[in-house]
Amino acid sequence: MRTLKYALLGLIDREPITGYDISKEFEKRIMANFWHAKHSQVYPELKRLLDEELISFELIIQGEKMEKKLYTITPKGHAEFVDWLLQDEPLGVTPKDVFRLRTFFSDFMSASDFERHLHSQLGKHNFKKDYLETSLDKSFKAIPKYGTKEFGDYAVLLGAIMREDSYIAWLKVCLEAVSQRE
Amino acid sequence: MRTLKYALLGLIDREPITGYDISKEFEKRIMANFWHAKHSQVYPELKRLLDEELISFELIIQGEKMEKKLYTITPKGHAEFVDWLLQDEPLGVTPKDVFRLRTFFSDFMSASDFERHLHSQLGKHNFKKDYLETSLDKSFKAIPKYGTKEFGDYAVLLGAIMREDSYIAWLKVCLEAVSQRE
DNA sequence: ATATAACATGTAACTATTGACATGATTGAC
DNA sequence: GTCAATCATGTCAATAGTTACATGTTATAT
Repeated sequence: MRTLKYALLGLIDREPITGYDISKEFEKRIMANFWHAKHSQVYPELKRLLDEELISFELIIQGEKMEKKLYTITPKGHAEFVDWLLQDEPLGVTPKDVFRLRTFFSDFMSASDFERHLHSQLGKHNFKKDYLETSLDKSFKAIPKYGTKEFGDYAVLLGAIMREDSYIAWLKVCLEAVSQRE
Repeated sequence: MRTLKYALLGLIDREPITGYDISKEFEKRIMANFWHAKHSQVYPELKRLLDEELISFELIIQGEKMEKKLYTITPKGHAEFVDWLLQDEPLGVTPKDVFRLRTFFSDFMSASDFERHLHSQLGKHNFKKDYLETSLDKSFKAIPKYGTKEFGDYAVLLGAIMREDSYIAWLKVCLEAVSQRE
């Protein structure tokens, strides 16, 4: 499937970038809302893409002697990326969710333990949602035009907020249902 | 982390079950809404749990000679499971989503290609949502009481429907935004 | 009767991902 | 000046997960 390959190709196609910045993108920046990979997976994959001649790099010297590699996509890499991008894939597997797993087994805990779990989750998802909303408000005064990088950023950020909203709504319904017990 | 371990322990704790039925649960039954594992992962993990004395099995003969193993949890297994269940874990990593990845890179495709992608996704998620709603209506006339297996089934099924609703809403917002281009 | 789908259990090779180890440079604060 | 945080790049061992291989049984429909 090699999805990481295409995630890297796409990022590099957006603009030349270092392995370090790619890792940051997965860790805390906008891509973290739908993909992730540790640097220990990113660096070997970059090496592989280099072998396949889908990317190339330029050595940059930062300060006195610190080296960094600025990766750029090759025409071959761009072609493969766009080819992948246009493919229509079947619905992927439903994402794994440990909290839903615990909820499924909630009959093995007391109602008050489950309520504690629900409140804890609610706090975490509310925090995340607030963070995402702040990011959106800070970055976008209006809906960006289709065809720009900003449109992609906006669309996935909005999607992440809606996902949090939905999760929060579900947690509240669960709390309501637990409190309604006889 | 060994989450599969606890997913198996919980299922077996609900009621004695075979490896085959566990796999079905992950493939198409209610657990498929928040966890999955192929049978090639389930059987070795069952063997491991057996080694750890967290589960035991009884050989059942089906028909003439077909053998199946009905797994039961041990007191040690139950204790470990409940211990895990009560733990409060930090928010897990954001789930990976290939379609959001494509959306992030939508500036590399024409508006009509992206619209085609959106309509395709919309169809798939609508289909899944309808299937889930039918399951919910068929299985539950009222909200099950907290403390029953049925409550767990109901809660995660409802969560899956809300997740689809939210995804569908996001896709529609994206379609709207693309159509608003100058 | 017989074909097909579903039942039932496993292993092996490979790919994906994580966590720990490993090293060194640069920037900014005090 | 020196400490801490961050920049920057890698490897290695272990775990998690997928795909393909492998085998045999039983129920159901025609």
